[in-house]
Amino acid sequence: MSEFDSLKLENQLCFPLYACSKELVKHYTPFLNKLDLTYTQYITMMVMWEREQVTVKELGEIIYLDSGTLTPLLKKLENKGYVTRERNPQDERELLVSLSENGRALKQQATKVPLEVSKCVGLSQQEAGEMYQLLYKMLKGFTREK
Amino acid sequence: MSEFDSLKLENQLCFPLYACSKELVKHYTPFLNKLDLTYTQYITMMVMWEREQVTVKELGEIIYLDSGTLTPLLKKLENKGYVTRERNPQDERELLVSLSENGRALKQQATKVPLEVSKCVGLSQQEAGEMYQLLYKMLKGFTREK
DNA sequence: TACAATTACATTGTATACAATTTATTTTCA
DNA sequence: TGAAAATAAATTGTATACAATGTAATTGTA
Repeated sequence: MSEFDSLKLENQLCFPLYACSKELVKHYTPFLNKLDLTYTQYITMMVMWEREQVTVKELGEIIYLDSGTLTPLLKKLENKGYVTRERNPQDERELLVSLSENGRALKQQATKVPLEVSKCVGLSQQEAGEMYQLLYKMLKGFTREK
Repeated sequence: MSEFDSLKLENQLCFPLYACSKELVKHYTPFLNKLDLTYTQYITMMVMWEREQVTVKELGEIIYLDSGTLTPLLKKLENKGYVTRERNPQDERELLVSLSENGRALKQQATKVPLEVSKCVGLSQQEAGEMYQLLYKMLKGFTREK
């Protein structure tokens, strides 16, 4: 056991997490292409399908992204006609993002995506459940710090 | 149980994986700043510390990145003096990336990074081990397809 | 109630990611 | 052996990410 063993790629949790995330996103791409969505746009739309209307701040807290990423992304979703953007008259600092009719219609087409992708994941239901628990435990640990 | 439940953010493995990966990388940043490395440059250097010399193709297979990402990244590492880049005389198509003296010296300073970051991860040793196993099982499932 | 502090979003600059294409080199095989 | 196929990097174009900064609106408070 050398003092450098901790520096081996295979001994760090961060690397498989990083690689796994990227590879899984790649498996979404062919399905999302049909919906004219990128992966980040897709998780944004998932929030919109649940919430109908959110501020940029709320959205960012839910999907862990800041305005630097969200502002241009939401403009693209607006151009595609999936959401609308307008200032909150009660507080002009806030931008209200709302699901449009086209955006709502997109939900129908998206329902099969998670199932299709899950076929590519070589984990059993139980293993996927375990992973899920561990990931959320880790995520909660991060947010607690701030 | 609606037909749309699969589309909820909380029901998809991909989202916590994506979010967790990003948040964990963020926790590396302050430590890596001291080494003048970004996260991707850091995992590249981890490969170099293990292998001393690799081709771009080998490197890409190890860390799941293509030449479109690696070419500019390796040029930056070369500018910092951590690696050298030269064509393989036996096969001029290949680019040999080699660890420089400065790059080797950097390894000393990097040894404490994994331990520091692991303190921020709210998982027990055992949980981290379980997550590790599941992530690599998933990763292997991906590569098998191709 | 002015005005400093805070908040929310937008902008800027740097660094990935990756699909698609191009270029240069090497291999294959008709 | 010589052109076609394959291979390895580099390049191009698009889309994130995020730190740092800027701007406008709102809040808190002396």
